Amino acid sequence: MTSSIEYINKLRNSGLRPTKQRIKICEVLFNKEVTFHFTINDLVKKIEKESNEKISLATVYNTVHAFEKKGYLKEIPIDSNQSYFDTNTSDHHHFFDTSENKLIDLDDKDVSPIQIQKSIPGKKIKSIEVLVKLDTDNH
Amino acid sequence: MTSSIEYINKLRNSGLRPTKQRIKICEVLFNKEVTFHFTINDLVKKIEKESNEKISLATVYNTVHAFEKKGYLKEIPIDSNQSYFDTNTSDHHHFFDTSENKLIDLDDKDVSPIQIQKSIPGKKIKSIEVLVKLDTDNH
DNA sequence: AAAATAGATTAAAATGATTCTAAACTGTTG
DNA sequence: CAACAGTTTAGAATCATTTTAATCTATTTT
Repeated sequence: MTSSIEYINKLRNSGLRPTKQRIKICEVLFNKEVTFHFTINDLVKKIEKESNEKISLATVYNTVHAFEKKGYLKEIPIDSNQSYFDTNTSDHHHFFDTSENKLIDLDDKDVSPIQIQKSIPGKKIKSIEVLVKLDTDNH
Repeated sequence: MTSSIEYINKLRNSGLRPTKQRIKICEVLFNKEVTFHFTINDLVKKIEKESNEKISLATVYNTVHAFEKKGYLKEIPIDSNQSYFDTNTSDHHHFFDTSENKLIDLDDKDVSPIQIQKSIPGKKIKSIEVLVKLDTDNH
């Protein structure tokens, strides 16, 4: 349980004005024991359910992108028609259950260390992400 | 250099009628020494340039999806607003150059073997894909 | 080889996620 | 409190992709 004072500081320290909407978004995203994955639509629904107030889609997009830029959220590469985000910004990978379109965390310790033996001149590695696609097992 | 007879057979064997458009798409996609990555838009441009004829966007989408289902193409998971496909359907991974929005192949032999120590009940692993994001290196 | 039919192609419309716009609103600073 | 810059908003615009329904074509049947 984090108080909204902390979110206000977090926002201020990031150069973002602590508006009612942003504080609410922080509460929905970060005031949880566990991290989770979401799409923009998931998030809008959650916000409106938890606050009983409407929020503009544009605000949610803006804020999510601002948080992503600040490193408070991560976008997960999925070949899907919508963007998936993760409140867990630590170094880790994912399962993607293709039958239910659901992401599942894969702790870094559950994946053997990955070494890349090839480099591209003038480029540096920014991230290494593993996506393990799952399917229903009907042996 | 593969002759169009072979594409006709390939299409027939896959239960797809060998139409003028599909044969053309095969030529553009598979009649190359090297494999490559593309978006639907890239492909339409290529087809129209090589054949000097218009092709319907819908046909290209249909055909690419049919080929993907048959395993002649792979979609690459990228958190982008458009889908990327690969004519290289072998087991391999990718660099994604975020400054130029360009994919680069990463041979399976250039990546240390990946072992997943976690399993999800009732699910089986369909694929394991590594995406290495690159950025311009200006130390 | 013509007729029938199932499958394909097409332009255009529809959809759905995301971004943009410009007006109204709000937090911050002096 | 006034002034300003940053935010929110509804709605419009955009863009990739899918759907539609009419036309066309490859294949099968006669």
